[in-house]
Amino acid sequence: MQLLLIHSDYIEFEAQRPTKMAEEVGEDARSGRLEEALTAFIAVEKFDQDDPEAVVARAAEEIADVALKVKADRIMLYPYAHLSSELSDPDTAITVLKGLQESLSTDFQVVKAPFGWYKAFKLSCKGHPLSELSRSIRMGGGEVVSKALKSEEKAVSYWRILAPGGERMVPVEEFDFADHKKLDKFARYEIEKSRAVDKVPPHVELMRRLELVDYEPGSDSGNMRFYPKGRLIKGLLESYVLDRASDLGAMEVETPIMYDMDHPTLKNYLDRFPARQYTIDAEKKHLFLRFAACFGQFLMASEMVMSYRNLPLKIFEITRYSFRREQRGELVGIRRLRAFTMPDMHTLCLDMNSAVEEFREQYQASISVLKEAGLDLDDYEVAIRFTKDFYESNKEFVEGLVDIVEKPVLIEMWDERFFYFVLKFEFNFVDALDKASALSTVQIDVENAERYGITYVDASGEKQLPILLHCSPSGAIERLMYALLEKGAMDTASGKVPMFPVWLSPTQLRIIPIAERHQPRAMELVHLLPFRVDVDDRDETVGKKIRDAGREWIPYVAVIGDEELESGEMTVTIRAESQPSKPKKVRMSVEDLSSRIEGETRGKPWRRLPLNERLTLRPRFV
RNA sequence: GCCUCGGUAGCUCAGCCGGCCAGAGCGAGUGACUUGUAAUCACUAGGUCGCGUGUUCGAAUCACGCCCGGGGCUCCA
Repeated sequence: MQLLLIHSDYIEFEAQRPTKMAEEVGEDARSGRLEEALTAFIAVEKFDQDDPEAVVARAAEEIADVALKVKADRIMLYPYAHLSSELSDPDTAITVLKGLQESLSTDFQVVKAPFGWYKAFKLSCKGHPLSELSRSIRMGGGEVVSKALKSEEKAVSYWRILAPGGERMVPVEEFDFADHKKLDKFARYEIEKSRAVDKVPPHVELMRRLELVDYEPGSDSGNMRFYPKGRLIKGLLESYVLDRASDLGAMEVETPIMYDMDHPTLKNYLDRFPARQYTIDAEKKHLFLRFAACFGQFLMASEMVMSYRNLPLKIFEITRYSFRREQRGELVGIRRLRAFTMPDMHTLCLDMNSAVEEFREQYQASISVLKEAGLDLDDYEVAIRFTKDFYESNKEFVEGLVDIVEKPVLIEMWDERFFYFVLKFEFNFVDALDKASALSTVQIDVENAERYGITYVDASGEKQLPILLHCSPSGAIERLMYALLEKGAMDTASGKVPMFPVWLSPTQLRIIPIAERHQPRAMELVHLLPFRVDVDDRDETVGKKIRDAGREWIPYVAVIGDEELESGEMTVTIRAESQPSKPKKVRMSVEDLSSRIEGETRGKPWRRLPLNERLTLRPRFV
């Protein structure tokens, strides 16, 4: 027996006309409707004829089990021949269906749709993980109960480790991870999905304590509020990634955040991912919120006139926001969100050679972007995934990618292509609780040019399909902030002083006047220095002010007292060179400090301090 | 979506086997101190005990429902 179980908001059917094997039913049984029901589509098969009673018992058990799990009180038994190609004879089918109805009726309200009729039906599927299940029931011989949440069969994955030089493509279980603890954690996370966490990840406390980001109970889960300092950091990162994309030759565009679900191109793309997006009903349209920038950019590209001379061509957008209705259990802090900011660049390439070339360039650009944002190669692990075919014809290229990072990477190879891409890489951050999440990624897409009708004209005047690259040089901006916070927490745990890169620090220099009479000089310095400088003018002790500046991760803290008034110099605590309870203090001229900060922030975006420069005039957000 | 834990002052939390005036620390306000590198002292204000319904003479405390958050499961183009 084949079962397809759908937890539905409602199911209704109406028998249209009988086939020659139709069972006799009265007028009132020819239509029906159930609310909040588990719908069981059922195909009774040849094998079931041997022992119909056992099949009924077993199937009733399965159905009841699922109904209890999803808390459905009602069950719709719906004969559905199309689930199997080896159907039983009609008599057995009717016997089994009636048996099921009887057996389940003790605990549930059961409705059975008539067997052998052409029926029209309407069904609304709930879309949670247990809402769509299929079961195969085979009695006797091998009692196999297969379970699939997705109808598409998954291709086989091979997991390998590819190290620079030396031995190539070692099966994961044979690789010696002794010097690669984080890669080990990442590989286990990817392959086994192993998790054993009972703590709140440390970035959650930090994002609030540093007054960056917070939950917004008035919205949906995973939609955050950003306080001024958080908005500053986020805005700087956004500007930076845009600058870097522009350096690569990308053109910034802006596309809508919502799309028509019934648009023919989008529809077939969407059908593969039901219930993952936010939907909006407006007038006559059924809209969904984008979960990436692909739609808008591909629709735009499909109407552009391009020749081979224009390629490779890059289009870039920072989606504020992309929306994915991730499951609530997955949402913690800002690691994964339902509304997130995604830099998304698409490159149209002439052919695979050009695509591979671009891929390498974007791979290197991604490494550089993360580095400037504060994440080194040590801070994340590399995964490269490809189809077997791609690997066979591009071995040296793939090995070259590994040599660039000079450390072993996790490889996933598929027998056959079952996504839209043939090659992708991701940089995965492994956090303080050993959870992995993807940051930068690039994919070579061989499917969507055709789906969206994107073409260019080649030298001989023929239309050609380009190869598409999807690239997010940094990954979601919020996730980058999460990684920086988690890195800070790990630094703290290992006895280091955490900090953001100077260009990202909300306050770059804090000035602490010792007594009130030093405040005028402090304010003077604020306006003299072209950085984000503020003054702790609170009526507190110097010790307290130093401590608070440290808790804010401020990279430079200058104390101004009588000595400094006299000499014109400053006593600066340099966070980057300090150790816990061992602050590094240096006497510096204003010019020296200025040129030092200037050197550390050169070439990066800048925004002014988003708060009042006097601490006493600032509100608290958290 | 399911299971589980939690929601008390702006923040962190105590109280919670029904009944003492609902508390502490931090933060905020006021005053004193004018300070030299990781928490100065005193005073004051601040609470629909997440929301709703019920049980009870009486509910922060018990029950049920809902909302929000943490963890697990499931899932993750």
